Amino acid sequence: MLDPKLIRNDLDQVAAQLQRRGFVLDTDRIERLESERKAIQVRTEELQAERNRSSKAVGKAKAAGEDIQPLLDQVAGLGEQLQAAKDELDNVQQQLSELLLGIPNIPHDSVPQGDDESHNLEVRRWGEPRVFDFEVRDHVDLGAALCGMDFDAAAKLAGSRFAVLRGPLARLHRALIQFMLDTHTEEHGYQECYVPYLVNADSLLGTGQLPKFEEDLFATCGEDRYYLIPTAEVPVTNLVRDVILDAGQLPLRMTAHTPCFRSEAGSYGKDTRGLIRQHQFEKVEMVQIVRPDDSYRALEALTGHAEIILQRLGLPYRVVSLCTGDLGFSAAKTYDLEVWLPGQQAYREISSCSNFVDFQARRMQARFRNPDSGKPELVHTINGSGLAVGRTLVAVMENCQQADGSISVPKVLQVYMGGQTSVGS
RNA sequence: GGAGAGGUGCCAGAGUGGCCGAAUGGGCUUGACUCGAAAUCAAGUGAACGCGCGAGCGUUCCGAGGGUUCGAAUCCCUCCCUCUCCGCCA
Repeated sequence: MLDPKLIRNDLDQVAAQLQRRGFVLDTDRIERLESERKAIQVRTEELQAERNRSSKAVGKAKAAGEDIQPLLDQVAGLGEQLQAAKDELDNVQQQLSELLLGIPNIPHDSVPQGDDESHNLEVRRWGEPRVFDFEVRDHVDLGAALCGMDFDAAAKLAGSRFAVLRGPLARLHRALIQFMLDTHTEEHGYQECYVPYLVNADSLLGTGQLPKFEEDLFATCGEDRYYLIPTAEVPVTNLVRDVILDAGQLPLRMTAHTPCFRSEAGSYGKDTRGLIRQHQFEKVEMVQIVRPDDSYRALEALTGHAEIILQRLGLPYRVVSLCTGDLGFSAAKTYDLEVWLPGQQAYREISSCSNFVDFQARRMQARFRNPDSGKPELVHTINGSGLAVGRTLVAVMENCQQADGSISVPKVLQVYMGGQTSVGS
C-alpha cells in the first residue's frame, strides 16, 4: 500500500509515477472520496465529542443527585445522527481502502522503462553455456530415461502440472534444498525458519497477494478458510506483521524451505511440458527485514546470495532488472535471475529478488522504533528465491547431462548425495 | 472431540456501567545524590487518525466483530486465540 498522505498531497506526482508501469490512477475518484472523507470524518468526530461531553454531564448530574431527565432530552436524537454519520464514514473509508489496496507500488527511479518483459534490462551474465558434442536432451527426456521423473503417475494422483520424482532424482532434489539452506544459514547469516504452509487472508493481504490476485491461489473449502502459500514470502514476511521491532534487531535475515502452491490460472498452454510450471513446487526463500535506508543495499546483497547458489552449482545465468511494465504488484524493484537451460536454448527465470520498500510493511504494520526519533517507523521488506528448487533441478539435469544420459553431480551436492559423482550411469 | 479457566499498556497485575487511556508494582528514560556504581528520591514513559502554519484541540483503540445504554475495559451475543485436565493422534 502506498502512503495515503503521499497520495493526498502529491496525487498527480503519484499518478505520473504509476503511469510508468502502465497503471492508470483514478485521480478524480480519489479526490472526490478524499474530500468526502474529510468532511464526514470531521462531522462524525464532532458528534462523538458532543456525545462524550453530554454523557459526562449526565454522570456528574446523577452523582450529584440532580434530575437528569432534561439532559437526556437534550441528547435525544444525537445517537441517531452519530450512527448515520458513522455509517457514512465507514462507507467512504471502505471505498478508499479498497481503492488503496488495489494500487501497485511505485517503481524505483533505477527501474528501466518498458511495457513488457522484452524491455527488461540485462545487468550481467555469469558463466558460459556449455558446448555439447552430442545432441542435448531436455530434463523431461533425461528424467524419463532415468525412470526418475513421472508425469503420468502424477496426473493419475492429482492432475496436470504435478510431478513424481523417484530414486536419485528425488534425492538430488532434496540435496539441492539442503545445499541452499546450509549455504544461506552458514555463510549468508540467515536464520532458518519452519512456517505454516496454510495461512489466513490477513497474511496474504499483508504481502499483497490479496485482495487482487485471489484467483492465483489455492484455498481450503472448510469452515475455516485457509490459503496454501504461493511462496514462503507470505508466512516468513508476515512474522513481523503488527510488530514494532527494536532497531538493534535489524536487519532480520530469514530463510525457509517450503512447498509453494499456485493455481497458474491464465497460464494455459504455457510451459506445459516438464517441471518448469507446476501447481506445487519447492522453494528456498530468503527474506530480509531492514531499515529503510538499507533496503537497496540489502536487495543487491540478497540477489548476490541467490547468485552464489547458481555459481557454486556451475550454472550459467544472467541477471535481469525487470522493467516498469513487468514489475510485480508489490515490488519497487526486482532482479530476476535467469538460468541457462540447454534443453530450451534459453535463459529461464529461477529466482526473483525484490525490494518492496514500505509497501508490504504498511499493509502489515511492520515497524521498528527509530532511535533518532523514538517513534515507530515502517521497515522495508526484501525477498528473493534462493532458489526455486524444481527449476534448479531442471537446470542441473540439463547442464550436467552426459552423452549416455547420466547426470554428473555438481561437486557441492556430492556431500548430500552420499558421495555420488553422477546419477544414472 | 469433552470439561474448565482466561485474553487489559514493554512485563506483571487491578479495575465488573460514569472525570479510566486505564490503579499499583516492575522495567525503561531523564534528573538529583555519588569519584563512579548500587541504593534512594523526583519526573517522564502506548499506538493510530483527523483538524490547525503553530501552540494545540479532538477522535478511536482494554483479543475481533456486533448489540444494550445518555454513557461500555466493565452487561449481552457471535467468533478467534491461549492455558489446564481427559480422550484421540503423526
